[in-house]
This record gives sequence, structure tokens and C-alpha cells, in this order.
Amino acid sequence: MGTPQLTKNQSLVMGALAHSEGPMSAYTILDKLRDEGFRAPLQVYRALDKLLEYGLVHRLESLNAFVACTCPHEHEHDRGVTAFTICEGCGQVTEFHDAAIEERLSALVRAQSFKTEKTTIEIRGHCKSCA
Amino acid sequence: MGTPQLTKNQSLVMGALAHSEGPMSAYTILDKLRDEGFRAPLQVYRALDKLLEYGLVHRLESLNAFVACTCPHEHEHDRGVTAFTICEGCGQVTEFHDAAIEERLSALVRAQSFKTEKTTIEIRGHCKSCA
DNA sequence: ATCGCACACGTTATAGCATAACGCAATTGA
DNA sequence: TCAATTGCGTTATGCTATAACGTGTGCGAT
Repeated sequence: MGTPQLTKNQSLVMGALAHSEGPMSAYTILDKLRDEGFRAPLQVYRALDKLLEYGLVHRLESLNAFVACTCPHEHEHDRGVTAFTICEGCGQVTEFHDAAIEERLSALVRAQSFKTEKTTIEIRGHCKSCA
Repeated sequence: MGTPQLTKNQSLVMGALAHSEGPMSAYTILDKLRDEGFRAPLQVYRALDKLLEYGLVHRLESLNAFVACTCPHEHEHDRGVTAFTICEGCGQVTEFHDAAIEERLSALVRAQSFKTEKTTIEIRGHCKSCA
């Protein structure tokens, strides 16, 4: 149950994200891939769905945008909670993971008898350079 | 610098959210307020902007929707990070706060020399009843 | 008092994000 | 071979959010 071979469209979308400085919206990706034959949003969204499923890409909910995962070796194991800092100045996104937060959240949620499926942690602000 | 008197539109939107079981999208709010004279999305969005600013309402990024704040006394003090569990089954949203998470996130972010402006924590899953 | 400013409001139009529904082609495995 | 699955392409549509314009009202400063 690793990552299967990517299809052509999936590879193109993955490539666009991987070579991008920061997050991209689906429509921005679409525009970047027009030369490769992309014509409709669904081509992007369908590829993104798979890439998200494989853990190769993250969705930034507060931005309606997508980034390539920067923890290349985590796709195999069951990965935990992913958190992001998002700079409002330069758009830079930094992905990080922390076991303490994970455990604390897990405990709080368990106290509610809530069953977690997906956790979103996004911190908007300004990075060192843009402060 | 407490919460100023709400305008008519702000009160109507606040009321709609307060009496709702769960989160509502801006357009759902609009529909609920047609009878009160609302005609355009901007009437809702402008009211929501203010209510968010006053801390009376939260935006759920992963849902593109809004909920009334359930911690009625926190609007005065400087409130910290707000987290939510969101049940995919019944739509129930529970707001909670935790100093430990707040401190841990603060430390991690400080290590990046990142300056936080707004933190989003949303946990999607299933509540006790919907498990 | 009236001018200027800030702010809320109303309206139309448009931009930006996401999915429904259809049909076709290729692959695979019973 | 047939059926099921998966990816793909296309058109159309729906949902979310904001731009840009103008109006009215309250209020403090001159």
C-alpha cells in the first residue's frame, strides 16, 4: 500500500507543485499546465485528490491552496498531524510536526469521545524576513 | 475597546448564527435573512467581518463556514488560540481552548522566528454519537 | 452651520474555488 | 469475453468571496 506509480496528469500536477516556491491554487496549477494540454479544472482536482490521498501533497485550508509535502520519507509510515506556518508577506509555507502537540490534541479529543479523521493546524503570520 | 453596539445587519447575522445548531455558510445565512431584507452576499460578509473582528464569531476554514463563539466571556480579554472538533456526521462543532497547546505552538513558532497573527486548529472526524 | 470624514449600507458585476454528470478508453482479472 | 475499475476529457453548473460604484447618516473640527 505504498505510493503507486503516478499517472501522467498526477505527475504533471506534482511537478508543478514541487517546482513552485509556495502554495498554488488549483486554478493557478491549471494555468501552469495549459501548455501540457490541461484544459479544465477537473483535470487538476482529480490529480490533486490522488496526490492528497498518497500524502504527497497537502491542502492549506485557510488559503484554498496546495503545497508539495516537504517530508519526503513520511509517505510510507502512517504520518501524524501536519502543521504549517504561512507567511502573509512572502507566501512561504513551512511544514512541521510535533509529537507533543499530537499527543495533547489526541488527549483532548479523546476526552470528548471524538474520533479524529483529519487535523488541520495552520498558523498565519509573518516569517523572520517579513517581520 | 470592548464590543461596540451591533448594527442592524450585524445583529441579524449574529442572531442567525446564535440560533443555528451548527455552522452556516455566508450564503446560507443570506437565505435565512431574505425575509429581513437581505438581498446580497456583501451584506452578510460585511457583518461577518465585524463579528469576527469582535470575536463573536469564528470562521471554520475547512468548511468555509461560520459559527457563533461559544465562550461568551472571552471577548473582552485577549483570547488565545481556539480549536474545534467538527463532526462529519451531524455537523456539530465544539470549540475548545488549551494552554498547553498554545504554549507548545508558540515555542515551535518562536524557534522559526515566526510572528503569529492567527492560528487555525480544526479537527474533522466523528463525535461520540456519530461514531 | 457646514464641511469633511468615517462608517454602514445597498446594488451590480465579477472573480475565484469546486463539483456534477455525461461519455470514452484502457486495464485487469474472473 | 465480459464486467468492473480507473483515469481521462468536456460541458455545464454551483458555491464562495470581493471589486467598484454610489447613497445616507452621524459627528467632530473649523
